[in-house]
Order: sequence, then C-alpha cells, then structure tokens
Amino acid sequence: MGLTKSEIFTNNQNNIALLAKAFAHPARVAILQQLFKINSCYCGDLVNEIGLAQPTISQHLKELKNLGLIKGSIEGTSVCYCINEDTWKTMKTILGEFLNQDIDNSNQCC
Amino acid sequence: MGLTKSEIFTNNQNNIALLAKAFAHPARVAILQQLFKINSCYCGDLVNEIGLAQPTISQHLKELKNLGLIKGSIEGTSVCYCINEDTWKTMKTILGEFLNQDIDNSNQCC
DNA sequence: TTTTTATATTGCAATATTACGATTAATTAA
DNA sequence: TTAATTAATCGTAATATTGCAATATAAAAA
Repeated sequence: MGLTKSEIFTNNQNNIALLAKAFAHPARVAILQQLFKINSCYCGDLVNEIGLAQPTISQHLKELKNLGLIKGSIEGTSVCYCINEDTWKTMKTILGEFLNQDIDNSNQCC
Repeated sequence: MGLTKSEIFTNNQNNIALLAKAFAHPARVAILQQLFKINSCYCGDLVNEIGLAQPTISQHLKELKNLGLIKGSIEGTSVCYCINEDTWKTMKTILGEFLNQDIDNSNQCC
C-alpha cells in the first residue's frame, strides 16, 4: 500500500516519525550540517557543495522548510538559508525525550 | 528515481540517515516505546497493542533488528523482543552529535 | 527592454516503503 | 502423529520518495 496508517498512532508517535524523516536522507543531513557550519548559505552553494542537481536540492530544502527546521531569506536573485533555532530546539526536545527513555530492566528476556 | 545516491555522502551522513529511518515510521516508534515500557515483549503482544496486521509488525521488527536496535529470543512458539542497549547507546551518540551541533551565529542571514 | 543569474516548480521515470492475505516453518499440546 | 499456536516469509497492490530535465519565475545587470 505505501500508505502509513497515521490515525492509529498517537500525535507524539506521528510527530517523532515526521521529524525523523527530515534526517532520513543523507542529502538533508548534509544540508543541515552545512547550514550549521556556515549559517547563512545560498541555495547555489549547497548545490555546489553537495553533488545533486539544483531541483533536487531545492526539493530537499522545501521539505526542511515545511518542517520549519530552516528558513530562507531572499537576497536579490539568491536565497539565503539558515537553521531555525527555535524549531530546532523544539525538535531536539521531542526527539530527546524519545531517545533518552529509560529501560525497565526488571523484565529482560534477551 | 527513488534511488538515494549514497556514494556522494560521507559515512557519517549515511549513518545518520539510516538510523533516522528507524524512527521515520510511527509503527516503529510505537514498537520501540512499548519495548522501553515492557522490556520483554512478544511479537503477538505488539500486534495486539499496535493496530497493524501480524506480517506488517513482523516486517517492522525485522528492520529494527537489522539495524541492531532490538534483539529477539525464541521462547517456544513465541519470540520475545528487547531493546539492544549497546546499539541504542551508540545510536544516541551518533544522532546526539548531529542534533547538538553548535550554530556559527557570526554569519546569520535570516 | 533585453539578457543574465538564481531559485522554484512541473512532470515524469525509477526505486523504496507500507500493508496485508496467503502460506510456510517451527514448536507445543493433545 | 495430528492439531493448534506463533511468527516469518512470499507475493503483490498501492502510495511515497528520489532525482533530474525542462520550464517558469523573479530580480539584477547590461
């Protein structure tokens, strides 16, 4: 089917999955790493840095922008992208709670 | 194409993407949360707890097992699954480094 | 205005993922 | 041995994702 049954999961579970999807492709990981390194990065620079076609990078940028993890400002014909620190922090909190869960070791089987 | 060009990315970038994929579906998030809560969980219990068919759950369990995030032990006709703490810790380290990057604010544009 | 530059959008082909019915495999119970 | 139980695998349908050529859009430069 290819269709996730979101309705049977909690909001928290769906949110975690949506956020994780942002990092589930190496191109988006590379884009975010570059934005952390050079926080102020033109779309064209990302195209040069990462070896993918311009429409492909543009598409990945759009996904990250839709999640709110990055934001862009138009400068003439160029667009400069940055990490959206507020959303990044919120995301870290949500993922952090999930990743840092404590295991109940009273019931181990393997 | 649907085919990720893994060869143009670093091992670290590909690793982060692979690990994130584990959490990029709410069913796998739900499975992992349940295993944290009841660390010793039969496949059949997960099928009941989460509302997906047995082959679907089995498929998600296989993906998590392939990544090493969980392990299973056979008990009669049942299989009992647990979090693999060692791999979970390694994963947290790799993802943590990525999520906790510091922003270079000297170069902000937006 | 025309041309150039930079990015976004569209359309499409190919691969990946999700989900499940049917079946298989393996163990236990009768 | 046979039946029942549990989970894995197979096969398949449907949707999602990735990637890019072609095109559109919008601002700057000539």
